Amino acid sequence: MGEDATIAAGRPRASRAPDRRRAQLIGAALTLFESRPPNEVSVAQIAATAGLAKGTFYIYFASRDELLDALRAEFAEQAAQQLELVPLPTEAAAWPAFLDGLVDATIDIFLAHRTLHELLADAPHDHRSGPAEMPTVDRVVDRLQAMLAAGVAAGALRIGDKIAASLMLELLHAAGHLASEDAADVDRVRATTRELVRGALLL
Amino acid sequence: MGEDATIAAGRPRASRAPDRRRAQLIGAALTLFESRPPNEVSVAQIAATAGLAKGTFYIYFASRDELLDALRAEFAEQAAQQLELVPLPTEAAAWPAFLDGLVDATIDIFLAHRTLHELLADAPHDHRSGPAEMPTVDRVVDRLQAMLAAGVAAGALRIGDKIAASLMLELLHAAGHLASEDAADVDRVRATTRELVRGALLL
Amino acid sequence: MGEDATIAAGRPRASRAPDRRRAQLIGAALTLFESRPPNEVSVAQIAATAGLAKGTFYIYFASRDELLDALRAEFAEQAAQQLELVPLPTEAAAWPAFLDGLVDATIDIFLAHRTLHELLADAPHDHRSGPAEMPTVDRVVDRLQAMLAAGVAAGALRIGDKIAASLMLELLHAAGHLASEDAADVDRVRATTRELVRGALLL
Amino acid sequence: MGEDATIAAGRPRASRAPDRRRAQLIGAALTLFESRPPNEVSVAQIAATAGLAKGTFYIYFASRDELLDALRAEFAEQAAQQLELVPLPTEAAAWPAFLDGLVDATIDIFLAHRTLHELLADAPHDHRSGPAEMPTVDRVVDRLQAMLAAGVAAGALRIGDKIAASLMLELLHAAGHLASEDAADVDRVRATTRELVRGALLL
DNA sequence: TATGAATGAGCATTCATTCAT
DNA sequence: CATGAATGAATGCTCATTCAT
Repeated sequence: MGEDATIAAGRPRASRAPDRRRAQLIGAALTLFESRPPNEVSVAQIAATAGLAKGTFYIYFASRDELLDALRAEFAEQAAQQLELVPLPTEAAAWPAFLDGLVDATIDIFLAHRTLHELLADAPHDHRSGPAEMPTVDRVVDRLQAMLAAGVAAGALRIGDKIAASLMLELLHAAGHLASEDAADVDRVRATTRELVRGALLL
Repeated sequence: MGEDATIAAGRPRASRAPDRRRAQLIGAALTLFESRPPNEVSVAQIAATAGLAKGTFYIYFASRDELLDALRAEFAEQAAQQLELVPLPTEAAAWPAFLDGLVDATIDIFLAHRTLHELLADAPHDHRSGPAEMPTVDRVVDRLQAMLAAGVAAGALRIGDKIAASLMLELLHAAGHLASEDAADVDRVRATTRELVRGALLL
Repeated sequence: MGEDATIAAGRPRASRAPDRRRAQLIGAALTLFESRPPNEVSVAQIAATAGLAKGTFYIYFASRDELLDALRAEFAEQAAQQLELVPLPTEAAAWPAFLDGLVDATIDIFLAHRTLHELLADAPHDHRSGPAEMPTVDRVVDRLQAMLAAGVAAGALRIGDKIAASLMLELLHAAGHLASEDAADVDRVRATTRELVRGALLL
Repeated sequence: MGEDATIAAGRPRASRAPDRRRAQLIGAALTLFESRPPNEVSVAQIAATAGLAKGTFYIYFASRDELLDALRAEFAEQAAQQLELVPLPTEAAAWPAFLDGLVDATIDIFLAHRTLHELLADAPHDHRSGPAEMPTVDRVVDRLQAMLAAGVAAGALRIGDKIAASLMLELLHAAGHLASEDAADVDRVRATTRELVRGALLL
């Protein structure tokens, strides 16, 4: 339809701000995800929160899902990079400290991106995912597993398979969640997580 | 005043039929959630699956959300009971086996209710929770913490605070998730989880 | 989405009028098609014209297209029946009068369903039509062709293939269109069409 | 008053570029209409195909509808010219061949502009036509009627009024449609149409 | 109590049109 | 003149919820 739309249409309100728009929309989405799960946030709300018209959203994202994917990708990217930053120990004695660093780094990024990480869990819902994807969480899991495997090879850790990496990541995810819930207890969360992770992995 | 006699005699309960209906609807929802995420299941589908009319749903649940809450409550209830079933060790040497039992029990219930446990994570999104709630996850966390605390008191475990309980539960949650993803590897998931949990908690 | 719709929702306004609804909607569509082409008529308009809510439309039709199809099918059905009514001549001398009868019958039905027949031309737009369909126009064309073929066999008509039937139908379609445009000239249109058809087909 | 001299000298025409742009856009639209119906072609696509920006479209056409009107006008113009090209017979014996030429010419133009002629039928839907319009089909009908009238005057044709011209044009339109549907049968369509037209019109 | 037709707000998405640059 | 980012009305469709029966 739309043939009827001869009526009168939109005048551009704000004009110059080239690709800041995408960031604006991502920011708006992030803000909204703070207070409700992603699937309860509508494109209209995102656009409105960004101070843009609904149609504008579709200039920068082909669909609502694309925004979600972008968010996931960005988070995974940052998480993976954060992990990369923690230097692998060169001697066995350094592994405990390394694990602590890992815990801290992960909690930090979860803290920094609070709501963003909820998305991580939302995507790979078994449902209809094409096989050759693994774009988001898996990247991080793989990175973490590589680290654990190195620890096993170095004779410092007990387990280094993908399952363990997955579970550890989930543990760290939960720690981040906890830490962001009561800001007061961040240090206790951090300490407890360190202790659990050390115990779980160190030989 | 002589009327009071009735009280001791046995309060007349509302006919059990209503409860049966609720159970029917909850069962239908459970069945449907097996194959798709909650937000893709409509009231119409639930009612139809239960062999009832759409309108009937609203006699037994004030809203779709109430059904979801009921589901969460039921799941938490079952999980808590399942945990209860694992007998607390009476001597220190029995703790490792107890932890294994805990892991198995938790994976089992997550496996049995596959998608249902996703609900657990969905609700308590910090969001808009009135203060007097904590009906679901927290019940389970509390139960688990009590167990861990007993282990600490018995000189068998290293940590027994609420944070640790929370993190352990999340780890087990993740294990259940993993196990339900590739049914093939259930045993490996189980073994890995046992090992991680033992390491994390045993003194 | 739709999860948010906890807000408050529709109370049924009119309730009993069982399958009159479908007719109501078809009638509304017909009315609207009187003044604009089908692809400029929205579901909202149809529902509103029928005095029903938008959602109600979808109880009776799975989609906007289904309504259009129903309309086409109904028209084709009626047209085919109308054609059936004109008795095939038993002797050669009766063919001229038969052709006149055909012209009249066709103009009559086009007149009776004025806007409805516009739909006939809209559907088989080459575009993406599955091969095993032929539900609408073709039924009528086939019927007409059978008649013409009988005339050829009887030694009364010159042509009786499908192409001729198609072209003749289109001619009659146009005649109906013309007749409905200026009601004044219906008789002249009728006379001219008779003459052209006689000339075109009679041996 | 001496200023008038400029007039005879040659009126300054606006630069031809504007017309070139219009032609560019019309050409683009034509190209796109080849593969899909007009209401599925967007202004954006037309502009892009023309190698212009969307906004530029509105410099040369006040609206999407205006482009459609221009297309209709152009098509009518070409059809009328095409008709003009077929020379009127000077002697009675030449009329049959003339009619054949007419059929061929019309099928040819419909073939050449395939989907474009659908537009002809779309606009003059009775609807909301201001009185002083008749820009498109009617021009062609008028031209055709003049020819038929000449045939009648020459004692070669039976009918030559506007109704007959209208119906004949519709017949030819249908023939063009048929011919463009299965390219294989173009010759059969052509032959059948010739035969029908001869029969319908020749004395 | 049970039903299911009716409702209408809501949703994702498209697109003709405008206007600051 | 040309551009294309921005607009927002409109569209087809879904679904939680209500209520007359």
